[in-house]
Amino acid sequence: MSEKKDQEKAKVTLEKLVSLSKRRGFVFQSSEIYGGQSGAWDYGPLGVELKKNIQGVWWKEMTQMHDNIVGLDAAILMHPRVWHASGHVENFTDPLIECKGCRGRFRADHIDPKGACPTCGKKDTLGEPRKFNLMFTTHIGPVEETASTIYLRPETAQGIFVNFKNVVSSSRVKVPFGIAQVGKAFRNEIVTKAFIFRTAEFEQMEMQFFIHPKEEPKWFEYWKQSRIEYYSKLGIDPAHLRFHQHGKDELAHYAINAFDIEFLFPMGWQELEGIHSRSDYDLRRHQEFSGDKQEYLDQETQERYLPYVIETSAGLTRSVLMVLTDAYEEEVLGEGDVRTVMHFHPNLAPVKVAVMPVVKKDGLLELAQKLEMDLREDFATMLEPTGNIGKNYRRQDEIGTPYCVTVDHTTKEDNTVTIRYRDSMKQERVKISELVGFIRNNMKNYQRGQ
RNA sequence: GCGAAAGUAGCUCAGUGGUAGAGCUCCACCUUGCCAAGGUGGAUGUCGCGGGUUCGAAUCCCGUCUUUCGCUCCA
Repeated sequence: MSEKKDQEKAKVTLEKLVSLSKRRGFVFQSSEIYGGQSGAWDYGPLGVELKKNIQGVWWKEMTQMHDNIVGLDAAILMHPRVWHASGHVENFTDPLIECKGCRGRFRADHIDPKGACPTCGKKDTLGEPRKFNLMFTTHIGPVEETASTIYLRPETAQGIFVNFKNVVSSSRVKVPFGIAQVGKAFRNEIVTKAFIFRTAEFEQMEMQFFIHPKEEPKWFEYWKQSRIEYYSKLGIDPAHLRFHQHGKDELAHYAINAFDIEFLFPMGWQELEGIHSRSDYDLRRHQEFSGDKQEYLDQETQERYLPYVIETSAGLTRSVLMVLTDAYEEEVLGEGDVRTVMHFHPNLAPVKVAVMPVVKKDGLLELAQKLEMDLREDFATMLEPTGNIGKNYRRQDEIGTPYCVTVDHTTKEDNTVTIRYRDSMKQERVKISELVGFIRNNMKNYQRGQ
């Protein structure tokens, strides 16, 4: 399938997502009043809820649903030697060659440095390769000197590896076990592009699973399957996901096996999550560089060894873009009547329940206010006080609220309300006393389009 | 980083040298009473930023920042 067709299939353009994100408060450009800062985006009132909800589903999947995975929150700033050990100081670079003719830049290992420029075709215009490290550096302490240079972490994984022994000695875990972490990482990308897809500052959801080396094939397969299944819990259309097994020639410096999960973004298929088999590379390197033994002792067999690691590394901020993309629909209802709906899975929706009076009189607004207050204990709610019912439904559709509860004159008589579904726009009447359980149950069994 | 296009109200945009506008949105009131109805009134602008030309610049010129698209890149 061509990229053009892929983009048609995705149905929504980045511009539309950027526009809706700003209009409704999902994502804002960083430092906008100063002209904007490239590579950085801010998450607004709805965006931060969406991001936290995605993170919550992932965290629950990892730590709560597995009895052998524990959490961690390591510092962004780490000892500089960590990045020498990890190989990032040496390898996390793009050696670039610049053409003096057209000023184009190319990966030194992708072109012939003595040949012609791939863009303008001129000869003898290519300069010497120069290394460009993708790690941000900064200084700790009051004096900017070389000794105090430290890095902003380019991945969260190393915070897990350097705490391997701490976790083993403090939390009664036994191999095989995993450590999960969500946090920010920073890469000084030459190009930051496509809205929140590739940014200099981003968030990762990583889990490092420590195993006996002999069990590497088994666990690599397990995590491939497990991670594929996870995306159904986010309500993502399976047709918008695909999988890519890396060949031996396209592996990162630490990997012996790799598998990508890709999503059909507005700009085409792009990587969302990587499952990497990292062998004992990281623990071995940290053992060498720190002089601190990283071996695991199996209490039963008395075997000492360096565990292998299966890593699952998903982009959280990329996941936000995935969810926005997948949820977006412009539904034609009639002649000239189009509603924009965000079909978020109810677990991800920033607002679960909007409460509104059918009209703003006869005490209905007050009834709605009281009901909304009562529901806060159980759901993220929002009150729509204007009494303009149709407009309120459409506004809630656009921010992806799955349930609208409407208070009307019948409510005063028999303590029932109508509940209106976002996807189908259908309504039913429910007793207020049964509302919480009713919504809970519906969220649990949600199917898109209901 | 290269090439192209764009940047004017919260959003989408009009405005090509002479007093900053429209639609939608938002707020108030009236009306209506279950899917963007109508009416009246109101709020919101460093015209991305800096410099230049000019009596006068949103408009012309230079620079710069940002975004999008195409390359390139992508642990």
